[in-house]
This record gives sequence, C-alpha cells and structure tokens, in this order.
Amino acid sequence: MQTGFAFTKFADRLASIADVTPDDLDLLARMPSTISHHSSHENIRRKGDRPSSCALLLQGYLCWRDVELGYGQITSIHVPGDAPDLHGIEGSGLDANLSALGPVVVAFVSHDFFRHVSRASPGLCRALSLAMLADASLLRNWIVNLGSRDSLTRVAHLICEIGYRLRAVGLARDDWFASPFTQSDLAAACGISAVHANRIIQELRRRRLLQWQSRTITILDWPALVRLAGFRPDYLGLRDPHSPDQHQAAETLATADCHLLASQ
Amino acid sequence: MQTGFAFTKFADRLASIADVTPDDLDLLARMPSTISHHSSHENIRRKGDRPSSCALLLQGYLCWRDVELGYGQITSIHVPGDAPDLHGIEGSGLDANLSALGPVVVAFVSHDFFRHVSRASPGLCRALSLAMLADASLLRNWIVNLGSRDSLTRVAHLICEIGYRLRAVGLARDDWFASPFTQSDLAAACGISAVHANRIIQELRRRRLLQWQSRTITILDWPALVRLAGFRPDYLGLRDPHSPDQHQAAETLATADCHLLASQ
DNA sequence: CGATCTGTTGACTGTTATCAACTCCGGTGG
DNA sequence: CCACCGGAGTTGATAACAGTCAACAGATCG
Repeated sequence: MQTGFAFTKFADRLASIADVTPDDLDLLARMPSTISHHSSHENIRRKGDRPSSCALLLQGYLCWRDVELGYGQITSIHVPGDAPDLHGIEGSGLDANLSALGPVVVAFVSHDFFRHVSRASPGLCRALSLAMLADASLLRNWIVNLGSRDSLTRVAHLICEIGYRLRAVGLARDDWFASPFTQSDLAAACGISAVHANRIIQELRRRRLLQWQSRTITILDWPALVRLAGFRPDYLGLRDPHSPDQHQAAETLATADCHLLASQ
Repeated sequence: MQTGFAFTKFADRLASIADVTPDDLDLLARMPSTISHHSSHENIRRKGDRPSSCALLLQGYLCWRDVELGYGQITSIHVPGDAPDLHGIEGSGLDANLSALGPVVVAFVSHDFFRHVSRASPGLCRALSLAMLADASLLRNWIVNLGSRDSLTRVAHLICEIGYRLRAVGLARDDWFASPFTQSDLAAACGISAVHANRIIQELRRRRLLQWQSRTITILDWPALVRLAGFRPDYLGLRDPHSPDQHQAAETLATADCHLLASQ
C-alpha cells in the first residue's frame, strides 16, 4: 500500500474538468493506493464483479469490452488519468470486462476513500460527478460515430479522439503516441472486421495522414485527419487542458473545417 | 405551477432502481412542476442550452438527437417516467437536441428542487445517481448494438428494449404499445437508412414477429423476437419492476434463450 | 381538395464481411 | 544458434449487406 504516487495523473484529470482547490489536492495526495501491473488483454475487472475499489489508470490503455456478441465490442477506451470503473462505487454489478490494451499500470483506490473525499469536499464531489458525466458524453459521441460514419471516418475519428485525450494529459508529444493495441482491438472498437480495419489503416497511410509502425502511431497531417473525421473536440468536456496552445490550435482547426464544409 | 401531478411516474421510476422510503415519496410529492405539451419533432432542449430545470417525461417518447452528421443520429430514447436531462444539473451545455418522437407531455422541475432533495435524502440522492448510471448503461448497450449486430437484429433489439421499458412503467399491456414515431426515426436510432428500416420492418412482419399499423406496434411472438435480438434485459438496471410476473417471464425467456444458444 | 409527410417498391451501386492463404515478427525451447 | 510456434498483419476473391435514387401510393391535416 502506497500513498501519494497515483494521485497526480488523476488529480490532473479532475483539474481538467472542474476547479480543484489546493485543499482538494491535499486530500487527493493522501490517497492510499495499491499499484499493480498487467499484461495485454488481461482483465482488470470481470463481468459481474462488484469491486470495492476504483482502478486509476496510470500507464497504458484500458477498455470496456462486452464479450456477448461477435468478437467482443469495445464500448470505451481509457487513457492514463482516467478512472474507468468510477461508476462501480454505486455498487451494481459490472456489465462488461475491463481489459488491458497493451501492458498497463493501474492504481487501486478503495471506494471508501472516494466516499470520504466526496463528503469532505463539495468541489471534488462535483468533479467526480462531472468525470462520470464526461464518460457518458464520450459514449453518446461514440454512438454518433458508429451510427452515422463509414468505417474510414470512424477509424479516423477514434484516432483523433485518442490523440487528443492523450495530449490533454500531457502524453502524445510531437504528434505521435504509443499504440500497443492491435488492429483487431481497433476493429472491435469501431464495430468492423479486423481485415477491414487493416485496409482502412492502409488507406490512411496511403493518404499520408498517419503512420503506424512498431507500436507507435504518428500523425502526419493532423488538419487533414481532423477534417476527414469531422472531429470536434467539444464533447470531451475538457475545460482547461494541459496544453492550451494545442487546444487552441485544434479548436481553430475544427472551426475552420466547419466553415469549409458550410461553404461547399 | 402545479404540485403533486408529475411526481408519481418519476417516483415509480426511481423506486424501480433503488429503495424509496415513504418520507422520500413525501418529498417528491411536494415537487413543484410546470406541465407542457409538445408536438412531434419539437425540440424540448436545444444543443448548447443550459437549462435551469429538468424535464420529466409524463407521456410519449423523447430522444436525444445529434444533428451534426447524416440525418441526425438518435443516441437515446426515453419513455414516460424518465428524466432525460437529469445530467443537465451539473450545468455544462447540452451537446444535442432533446426532441419529441410523437406528441409528448413533459413536466419541468427546477434544478434547485433536485439539489434540495439530494441534500435532504441520501436515499433519493443515490437513486438519482443510479438513474444517471442506468442511462450510461443503456448507452453502452446501444454501442454494442450498433457495433456488433446487423440491421435486422438491431431493430429487433430496439423494439424489445422499448417494449420492456414500457412494461416496467406499466404501459405496453397485452404485448402492444404506441409507436407515434416514424420509420425514419427508427432508422436514425439504428444508424441505418430510412428505406432499409422499412424493409427490415417488413421482414419482421413477414416472419410474424410483430405488426406495426396505425401508430401501434403489436408483438406477435415475443420469445422469437427476444431470441432474434439476443435481448438480455439485465442491462436496464431494473431492480424491482412494476409487474414482477412479466419481469419474471422475460427473465425466464432470456435465460431460456441463453441456454438454447449455448446448447447449439 | 391540395400539400405534405410517411410508407413502399425496384433497380442499381457501394461498402463491408467472410474465407483462405500467406508473410512477418518476436518469443521460446531445444 | 536455430527451429519452431503463435500472434499479428496483409492480400485477393467472393458474397452478403446496406445505401442511394427515383417513383409512386397512402395517410393526414390544414
């Protein structure tokens, strides 16, 4: 059991969606957590589990994967700083597996700590609520993606979203980021077959929008990718991101695209 | 401004997902609300709105509709008793339109009332949180639906879900329920074209699973429809529904299907 | 009674899944 | 060190699925 190691990334995440006072940071800094490492495709939580702690993702990617149908639809992807099973606090059984996309480092923090923190600080309570609502906003946006985009723009949109969320937590510098997940994982997230996902990625490469080699994605032409995907970062609920200049840039991009489309 | 008219359906809904004490019911009964009627495809909330009240749906159907792409993807459908914009309490701008599917009756209840109630009753506070989490569960399930089912099973699943949720609030007696929405609306929810939606419905009719005439859907063969859709009502988070016998029946059905599938 | 929205149909096109085979790479054990 | 193995990526052929366009029928509502 350690203290004061897991809190920074998560605190940054909360600060990116709501006001967090120095007192709140003190509270979070006393967070008792257990760190654990997991390898790719390992399940951190299983369907039906009723965990008594929350998983805070420190490194790598986690996803919620529904195993009922097909090859296991992925319903959401999480980046460092996220708390994927925050909603588990309410105690109902989990309805999917929380699974690692590539090797991950996770901190477990007991539900009791969050309940204590929520009682002690209205600001943190609100931040935690907003974090859950932000997740719901991602889900809605993903429904729009699955329902109304073709597979090329779907994949492009997912890559935009991951890149943008990684930037917000200070990862993904210089337009590249780690992609330890497989093309089959990407396919499961986009609701397409693995073979088709492969062809889509080749198409994105052919258009010189990105590279994907040695478990790294490099965005070659961010404006074009954003335009192709119709990516609007509004829905992420990121209020005060880590890199305001980049945020500004993407905002401007998206707006420019909007104008472009409107004028056509 | 009226009191004590809107609360019953909503209270029933809360009771179906968490414990509600007689004291809680008293609190809810003092709910000050404004009733209003709206016609089909009218927007109750618009993208970007920051409402100061919650809409409680009393009669009809509401949906969240994203208007950016295609013909307006529907991300969720709500039935009487639901509070579709409960998450608006946190104050961030809405990211889609809340739109009527057919004529609706809505009660508006100020956010202040909910904040007061949350402070006064931990039980109701938890019930409201659970209501929001149940919505998120619906979203996840809809992602699975869009991502891993073909259009026939997608439509079948949506119809199962609506029928089941209506039963839980005491509507949809005798295997039929009102369908004032258009086939285009259904298509927008399922992420398919209106023409294709029409053909899917014809296929469901041809298979004698349901009828759809004069704004009414009649389920002719519920077990077969549930089997086709792979419908498992677990994810709805309905704990203690209005009609336990029917609930039991559907549970048994779903379990039976599960066994059927497993034995094949 | 006309205007409009909704539902229906057919022909055609485009997208995506499926199947099968093959390559490439990283590990693992002999 | 090398042979082997399994997972991941790649390719081509084919079939299934769903979108688009255009036209018309039927309902509904003023």
